Amino acid sequence: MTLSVYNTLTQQKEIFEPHNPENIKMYVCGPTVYNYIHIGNARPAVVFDTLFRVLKHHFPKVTYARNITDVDDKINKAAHEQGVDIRVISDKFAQAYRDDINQLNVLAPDIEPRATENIDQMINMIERLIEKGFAYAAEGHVLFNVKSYEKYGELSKRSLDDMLAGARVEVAPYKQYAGDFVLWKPSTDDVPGWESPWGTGRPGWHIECSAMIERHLGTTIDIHGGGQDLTFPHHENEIAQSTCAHDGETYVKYWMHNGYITIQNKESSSQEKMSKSLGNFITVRELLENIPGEVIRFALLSAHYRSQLNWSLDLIEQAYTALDRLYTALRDVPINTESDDKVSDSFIAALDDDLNTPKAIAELHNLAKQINKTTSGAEKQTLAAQLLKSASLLGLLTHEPESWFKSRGNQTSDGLSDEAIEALIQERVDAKKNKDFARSDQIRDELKAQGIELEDTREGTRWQRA
RNA sequence: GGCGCGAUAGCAAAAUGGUUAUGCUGCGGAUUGCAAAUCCGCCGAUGCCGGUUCGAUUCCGGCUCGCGCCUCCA
Repeated sequence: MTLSVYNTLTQQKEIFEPHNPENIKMYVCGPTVYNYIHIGNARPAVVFDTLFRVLKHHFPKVTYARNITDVDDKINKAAHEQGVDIRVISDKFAQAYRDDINQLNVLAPDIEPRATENIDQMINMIERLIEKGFAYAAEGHVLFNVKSYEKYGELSKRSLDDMLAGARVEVAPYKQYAGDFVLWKPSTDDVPGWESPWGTGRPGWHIECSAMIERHLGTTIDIHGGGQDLTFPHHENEIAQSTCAHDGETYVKYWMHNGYITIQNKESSSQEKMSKSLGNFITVRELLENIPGEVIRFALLSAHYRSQLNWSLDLIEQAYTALDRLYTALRDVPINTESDDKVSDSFIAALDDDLNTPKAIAELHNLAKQINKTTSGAEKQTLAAQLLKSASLLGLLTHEPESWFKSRGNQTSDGLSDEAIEALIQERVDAKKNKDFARSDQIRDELKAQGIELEDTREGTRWQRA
């Protein structure tokens, strides 16, 4: 097994060499919980969940932490508008997040730290940074002295001069240097605050991940993941803080960033990044009203995680069709759950190559084709077991094939009952027996009009909801 | 202005210095009472201009177009 991953830090694929092979440490930036997540937010959850599965396949122990950011001015704003405590907002949307991605077959992480439960760790870390001369307090703020860390900009490939050239950095009187970023800021009475050596205040955004990784995973972790837009400033700042607080020890061995989900702009018909600030997003919750979670997951994995993925109706339909094909191959094949089924070699090789999910999916199709082709029942079973086991690494093919086709991934249906359908099918079987093809076809057409498709096989007639 | 990413057939999307991606769609065939599903076959591709090479979609340079980051953002 040779797993390699693309490291944003070195801008190339590298062979994955764990810090400690006995316990792989992975951390992914989770959501700020002030709203329902959109499909773009779901991509890192699904992508790194897939990586989590692959790592678990290869290593005896993987510790995966994915945080919940529950200290944020957007949460404060929502809480203020609704006249409730921030905890009401953050609890609600943290749970909504879990529910949504659970439907996308995303496994729970081992640790789900929350910012509010780690304030003391953050304060402690900030104090150490001040002691070591990397941060300074001013007017109730604490700022990180960017110039004190010579490698600042290493991750995002930019120099301090370049960054300030954009002149979009917030200039403030308490800053020694315009590029310095906030570790701690003061809170007024109408905003949540915690006691600190610098007065009542709240943490800046970046410190939480550094502090939570330090507490839950240790000084050096293997993989840190997130969306591409976190590379700068978030992850760049994390590196600066953690490296300085730990006297230069490596913070993260492999930085991994997923590409954006884009969506067609209705007016310009060009593709643009889906984001909350642009307001062009589709929530996972909306999608789940009509589409099985597994279809959404398949769509997200149908492109390589680092490339941009344009969300469209066509994409969803293609994902649906592809899953139908895979489930069709499994239909009527008795599954031997006791077999020591193996993941296909070419399949795992694809995933080991920087999580090449499109290629891995192509391998699933190859397995399906072999299942369809072979006339040997035993071989069918072996291949089907292989297909299932392989797909499980992608978090796919989790339904029973029959229920997949009949209940459509547990989508509620308000049409004909299963019993009514079966009765009509029986009537059609009788008509066919009497060579009454007119009646037989009429029944098929009527069912089709109600979204029920029939299929005559040697073993009898089977059906599915369209 | 600075920095980065991308451009593959009708669509989506991999890979590769010379040999089938894969799925969907289209066309033909097998199968079917007719369909559906399945199988077989076919059509069809590497943005533009140079360079390196026996040979480039693949490596290098330039160009064009698209996207993104530099500010909250997955």
